[in-house]
Amino acid sequence: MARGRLRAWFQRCQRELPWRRTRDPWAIWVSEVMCQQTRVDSAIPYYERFMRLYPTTADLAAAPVDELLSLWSGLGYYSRARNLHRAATQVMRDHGGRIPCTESEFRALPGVGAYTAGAVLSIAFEQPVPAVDGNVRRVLSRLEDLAAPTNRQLTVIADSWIDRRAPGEWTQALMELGALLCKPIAPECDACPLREECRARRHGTVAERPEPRRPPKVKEVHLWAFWDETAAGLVLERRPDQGIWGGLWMVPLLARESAAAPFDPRRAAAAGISLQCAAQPLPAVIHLLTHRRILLHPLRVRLAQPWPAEWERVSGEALSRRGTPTSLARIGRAAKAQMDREWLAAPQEKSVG
DNA sequence: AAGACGGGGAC
DNA sequence: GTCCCAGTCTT
Repeated sequence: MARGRLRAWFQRCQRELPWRRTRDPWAIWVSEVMCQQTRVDSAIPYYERFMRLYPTTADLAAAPVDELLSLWSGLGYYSRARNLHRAATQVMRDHGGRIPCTESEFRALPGVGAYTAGAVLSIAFEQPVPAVDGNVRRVLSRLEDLAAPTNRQLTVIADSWIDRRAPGEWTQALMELGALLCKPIAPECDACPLREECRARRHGTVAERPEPRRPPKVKEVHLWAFWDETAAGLVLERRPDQGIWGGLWMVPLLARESAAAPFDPRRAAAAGISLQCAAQPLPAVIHLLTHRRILLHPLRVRLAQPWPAEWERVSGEALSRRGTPTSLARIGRAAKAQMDREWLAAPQEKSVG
């Protein structure tokens, strides 16, 4: 009964999304990975470019991971891209290019967790596997009036609710309800197809369900960022796969003890960083993450050879084909602003030669 | 169970 | 400023 009302509402009110025009498991999979912890509206332009460049699993498996990271640049959570690339190669190598349609095999691929497995299995393969994302968590918490349900509880509830005749539509309907009506703030209960069976609504606790997670403690981190730009390009370092901005190209970074700690050339040298000329400081760029407040302290420098192997001077045109974090562009703007100020202060020194 | 991992949009 | 988004992996 309630299932029928939710499905009818979904068929009437669902958004038009690029991945709703296909049942191709590859396309569904890509959309699910891109939407992890990411607003749908932010993911859409990335998805469109991705599917033009990599229309099949084989296309991604054959592509250099650097090309993928360039496409992913700005979307965040870059391990998603690296895992998807690894997963695509595994599908080609271990599954003959066919995306596995069993939960255990699909779930074993890197980057595929309980949610993504449930979503792809139900939407692309019409299998009755529950998918609990942030939307479903909120919808079910309110329906059952649960304050702090565990993922396990929610999965059991979601599993018992699955419409076995149309698992794909059911998964999407539940998520769409959370996205469009059963929102965290100002839910539109009057328009909800499940308003009659919603326990939180009956108890007047909708606004408190589920309880918000306590925010993580935000640690402050200070980093020196070495900006060495010449006519030949900008010196970049490929970041290790583990850690922030893994696999992306970034100016060389070095931990700074505090906001006021002076630059210590000997400690920098111990990390493989030595300067040809004195460093000019630029205003700090603040980069906020969920659990970090990163203060990037740029220094305009000329780095002395020899460099570590993972450094490279990259010219402007090649730079656009590298995966880079958004913070790189922000440091770049700070550097350019300072150079403009210098030019205004002493234009005669910068006369074109 | 908790922390690491991006970035941005809505308020 | 705050919250949190179609989560996953590691410890």
